[in-house]
Amino acid sequence: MGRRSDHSRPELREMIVAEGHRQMLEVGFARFSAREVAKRIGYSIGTIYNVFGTYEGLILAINGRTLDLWRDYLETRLAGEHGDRLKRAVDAYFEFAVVNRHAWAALYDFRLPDDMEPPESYARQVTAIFEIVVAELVAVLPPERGGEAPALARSLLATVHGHCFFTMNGTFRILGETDPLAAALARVREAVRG
Amino acid sequence: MGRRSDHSRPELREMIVAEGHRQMLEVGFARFSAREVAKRIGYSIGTIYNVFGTYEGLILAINGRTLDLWRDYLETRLAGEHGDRLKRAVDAYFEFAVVNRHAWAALYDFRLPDDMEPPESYARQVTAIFEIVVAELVAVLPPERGGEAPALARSLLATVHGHCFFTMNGTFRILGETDPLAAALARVREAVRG
DNA sequence: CCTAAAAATTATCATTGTTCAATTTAATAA
DNA sequence: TTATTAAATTGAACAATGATAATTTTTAGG
Repeated sequence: MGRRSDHSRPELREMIVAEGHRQMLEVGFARFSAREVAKRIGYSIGTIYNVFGTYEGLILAINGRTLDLWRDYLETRLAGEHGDRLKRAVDAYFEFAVVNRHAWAALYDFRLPDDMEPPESYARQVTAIFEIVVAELVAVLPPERGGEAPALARSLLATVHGHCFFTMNGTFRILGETDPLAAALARVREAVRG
Repeated sequence: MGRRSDHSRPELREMIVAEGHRQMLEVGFARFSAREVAKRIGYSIGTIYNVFGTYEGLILAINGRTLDLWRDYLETRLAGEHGDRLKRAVDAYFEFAVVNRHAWAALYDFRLPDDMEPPESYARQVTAIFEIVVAELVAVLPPERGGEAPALARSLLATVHGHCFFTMNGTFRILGETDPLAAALARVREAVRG
């Protein structure tokens, strides 16, 4: 007798997420297949469901992996930069999306059912990226405006995301935008200037 | 003998797009089914493919309908407003997304295959919304900055979209943002101020 | 009425997410 | 070692989907 959803098999879980993430990178959310993941790691489809319970659970785990890699990428690119850190941060945001097109897109292609909430672990992964931005803003804002940092970080994340999204999904090509990075950075600069 | 893709049946085409759009509003892109659309208008699945050729063609037509309605909504909400038109425009952007959750989300959930380009009709529908923003910016910018309007419109569309998207997909809830509209408007004001 | 073109259907195929009883493997106790 | 129990894994079965194209039905002109 097996179980419906068993979270206590770290090695197998890791195998599935790793292969799932690989496939997400390759084919994207629309063509992603849980069966194919199972086949590639030499397990059967049932095992995926034993471990993750639902399809949504599997996708959330894979997207969580993408978020972790994104945070790592941002941290690495910021480490040792003592000049224009905000520019470096915006660059890194875009770079990750370009290099990991499909996996990055899957973060937004996948939507939980309206009634379901993301698990706390996922919320923490999103927050980790947010905190990086907060720290950068605190470092660059005058001390008396430090309290604005969290709200500003939320807004600037959304701003940069919008520019990145329109770059990746073709909207900017339709509209003739040729330097979205510069545009995003201009908005960031204005907001920091206040 | 029927044809693979026949674009010369306006009434039937209209029926399919109308019902397809209705279903998109109700169940969203993830649960959308071409078969279900056919069933509801009393046709068989094959007819859908006779008319639209591919699944992508059908979705593009439905999303095009959503864009048309969005443009109409923006125009209606701006008509007769002589006070704070920029605020009204941002409000209307959000309102449409909230009231048409699923159809609005489908605009971004659906991605054309990497090699395929959107038809010119779709590009025109996107551009129509863009032009509304350009006109508003021209009206509010000092004459000597009028040339900035198109670039600024692209960037502010992306900015407002980012805030709207994070509102709709739950990111802002995770990050504790309680007034995304105000945040978006603040970014718009800064950019117009220059 | 007959015929040819247009319109619409239908059977068929490969895949997918999902479930769960049955089976295999591993661990534990006697 | 052997028997017993629990864990792990399987894979057949289901309903639904996008997709195709040969077949059937409808329409319209002579």
